[in-house]
Amino acid sequence: MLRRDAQRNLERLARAAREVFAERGLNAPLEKIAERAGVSIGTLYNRYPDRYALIDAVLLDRMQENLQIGEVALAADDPWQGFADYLEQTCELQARDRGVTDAISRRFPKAPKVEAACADGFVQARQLIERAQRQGTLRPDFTVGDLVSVLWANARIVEATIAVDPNAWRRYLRFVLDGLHAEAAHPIPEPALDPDQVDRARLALGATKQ
Amino acid sequence: MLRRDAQRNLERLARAAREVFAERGLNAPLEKIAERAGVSIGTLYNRYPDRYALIDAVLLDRMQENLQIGEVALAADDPWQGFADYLEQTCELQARDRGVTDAISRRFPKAPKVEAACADGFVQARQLIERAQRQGTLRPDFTVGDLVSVLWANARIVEATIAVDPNAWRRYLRFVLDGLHAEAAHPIPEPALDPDQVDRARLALGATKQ
DNA sequence: AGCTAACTTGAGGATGCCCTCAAGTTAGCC
DNA sequence: GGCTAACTTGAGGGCATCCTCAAGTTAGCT
Repeated sequence: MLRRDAQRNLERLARAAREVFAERGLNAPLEKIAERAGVSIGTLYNRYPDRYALIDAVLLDRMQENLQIGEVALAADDPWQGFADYLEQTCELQARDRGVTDAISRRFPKAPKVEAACADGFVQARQLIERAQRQGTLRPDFTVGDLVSVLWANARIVEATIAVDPNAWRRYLRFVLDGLHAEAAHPIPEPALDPDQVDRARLALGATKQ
Repeated sequence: MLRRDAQRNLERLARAAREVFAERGLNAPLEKIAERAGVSIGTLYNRYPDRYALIDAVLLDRMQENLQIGEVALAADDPWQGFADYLEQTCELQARDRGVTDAISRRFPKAPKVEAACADGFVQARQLIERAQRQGTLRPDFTVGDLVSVLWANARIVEATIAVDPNAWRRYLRFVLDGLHAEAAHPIPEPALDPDQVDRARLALGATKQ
C-alpha cells in the first residue's frame, strides 16, 4: 500500500507521461515528464524502473481505444466501410497521440502489455481485412503488413504536417484508400512482408537512435 | 590555392561525408565523417564551417541525378509512364541514399545549392504531373504537395523496412500509384497543401530533433 | 637546410539526455 | 509529540554529440 503522497505523485507522473508521450512520442525525455508532474527525476525512477515500465503503465488505455475502434468496425454493416473507417480512425489516433504512433510503429519488448495490445490489434486488423476481401471490395493482395506500412507512412506525414495543417494526413489517406479498392488494383510483383518481417522492421525502427 | 595535403584531406572528407550521409542521413554525427576520412574533427571544421556547408558541398551530384531522372521522364512517350517512372526512381534514390531523402523531405536554408536543386526538382515534378493530367491518366486533383507527401511516406517505409526487405517500399508505392490513376479517383474533401505549407512542413521536420 | 604560412590536432567547454544513490524530508502509527 | 519506514530529492557520473582554439606539425618556397 502506497503512502498518500506517493499515490498522488504516481498519478501526477502518469498524467504527465500521457501528455508528454502524446506530444513528443515515446522517446521524450523523462526529465520533461518529471518536470510536468512537479516531481524530481529521482521520484520518477523510484516509481518506474525504466522508460518501458512507464510506457507500459501509461499507454494501455489509448491502445484499448484502438481496439474499441476495431470492434465497432467489425460490427459495421458494410465491410469496406468498416475497414476504411478503422484505417481512418487509427490514423486519426496517430495524429492525436505520438505515443500511440510509436507503439504501433515500433516494438517495445520491455513493455509487455503494450506488445499484447498491439498483437490483438493486428489480429483484429486481419479480420477486418479478410472481411472486406470476402466482400470483394478490398483488393485481395492486401495484408496486415501492408496496413502497417500505411500506418508508418501516415505517421511520417502527420509528423511533417501536423503543425501546418492538422488534417493534411486525411487527404493522403484518401489517395491510399483509392488504391486499395479491388477495382483499382493492378498486379504487384513485390511480395508482401510476412509477419516476422514486420516484426523485425518494427524492432529495427526502435533501434534507430538518431 | 590549397596545399596538396589539404586538398587530399578535402577530398577524403567529401567522400566520407557522401558515404556517411547516405547511410545515416544528414543528421549523422560529423565525428563519424572525420573518422571515416581519417582526419580529425578539427580539420573537418577548418574546411566546412558547419554541417550545412558540408551538405551543400557534397549532396549536389545526387540531387542532379534526380533532376536527370526528371528530364528522362519528361521525354517519355507516355506521360503516365513518365510520371510513374519518375516517382519510382525518386523513391529508389531515397532507398539508396538517406541524405537525398532528408534533402527532399526537409529544408536546409543554410545549404543554398541543395535548396535550389530541390526547387528545380519541384518545378520539374509539376511539369510531370500536369503532363499526365492533360493526358487524363493521372487524377486531376493531385499536386506537388501530394507528391511530397508520397515521398515523406516512402522515406518512412524505407527507414522501417530497408534492413528486412530492401524492396518492400516498391510494393507500397504500387498501392499508392493505383490510387493515383484518374479512374481510381474518388473526390477528396480535404484541400491540398499549398506550396507555402509544404515549405513550412519541410522546415518543421528539420526542427524535430528527437 | 631553414623558414614560415598553411595546415592539423585533440583536449575540453557546452548541452542534453541517461540513470543512481547518499542524504534529507515526511506521513502516519504509537 | 516522537519515531521510523517510506518517500523525495538533486547533484553527479556517464555518454554522445556539438564546436573552438592554443599548440604542434608540415609542405614547399628560397
